[in-house]
Amino acid sequence: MPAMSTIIGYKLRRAQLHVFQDFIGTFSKLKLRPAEFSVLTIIANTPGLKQSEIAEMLGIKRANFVALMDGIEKRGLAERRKADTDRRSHSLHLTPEGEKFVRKMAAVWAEHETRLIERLGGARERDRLIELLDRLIEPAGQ
Amino acid sequence: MPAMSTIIGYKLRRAQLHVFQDFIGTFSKLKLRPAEFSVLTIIANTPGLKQSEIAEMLGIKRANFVALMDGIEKRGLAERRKADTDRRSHSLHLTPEGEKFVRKMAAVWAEHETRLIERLGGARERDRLIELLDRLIEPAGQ
DNA sequence: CGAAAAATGTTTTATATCATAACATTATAG
DNA sequence: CTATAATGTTATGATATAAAACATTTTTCG
Repeated sequence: MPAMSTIIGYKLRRAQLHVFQDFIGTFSKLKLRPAEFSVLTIIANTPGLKQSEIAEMLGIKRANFVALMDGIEKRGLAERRKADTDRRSHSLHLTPEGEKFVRKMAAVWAEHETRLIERLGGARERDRLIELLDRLIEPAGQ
Repeated sequence: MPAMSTIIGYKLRRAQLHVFQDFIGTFSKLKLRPAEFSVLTIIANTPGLKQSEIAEMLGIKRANFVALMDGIEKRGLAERRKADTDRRSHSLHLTPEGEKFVRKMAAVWAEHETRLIERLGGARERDRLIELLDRLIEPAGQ
């Protein structure tokens, strides 16, 4: 049998758990979990998307997205707006408070990401890692 | 805000989920989950280790390891033996049937891993990926 | 030696994550 | 206009993970 240390899936899982632990620790001051971070990031970058669209982008079942978005909305960071073109759907937008929060979030994220890049040995290695991971995800590299 | 596609932790998570989906699909014929695969691999490579030692290697809480090992033992693939040097602990060993199973497992795993290596672009890229992931896990690169 | 502390495996419990089914409302197709 | 599909939601079950408490056994050390 191959050694565990050479198995791609195993190494990926361990690295992902380790990085998420760093993330969770770094973001404990903002009480923000990775899923919430990713939702806020997408809303900040592309406001107005439908709930289902964001859920699908992130690989989250729309049923499970509801509670996630409830929490974000209850904290006053983002809001659902009824789209008048399609009154079934909710388009998602940051609140003014959410805009402020996202700026803080970006600073905390930079702290976290910089630490990871240092571990990797530089931005060049980061780019190489992203490229290799994209090849694994392929073909839908979003 | 940075695009999600450039965020290390996010890309890592997506790649890991994708690879695990491939793993689960490939191993459905053996009805084997990733955690069971890793336990059997370690027992095959280093028989006689204590339950706690294997659990810790894999980052599994020893409380959660119990049910995992129960399942493996009930399938007749491995067994707990009371160590006479320390009668608290159980040392883990494959059964003869487990030895046969592990050989089948290795063949199925090669099929899965080969597909991943092709996606990456070759063994060289695989090695590079493992190296980068190790840097993230650091310093305990097991 | 003998008592306190630690290690090992186990059970129980709580929490978080993820998938599935069913439903009401609204939009679209034919 | 009716049948079908899409959207958000609720409810439920399965799985993964973490923590606490316990019995048994070993180790520590006064």
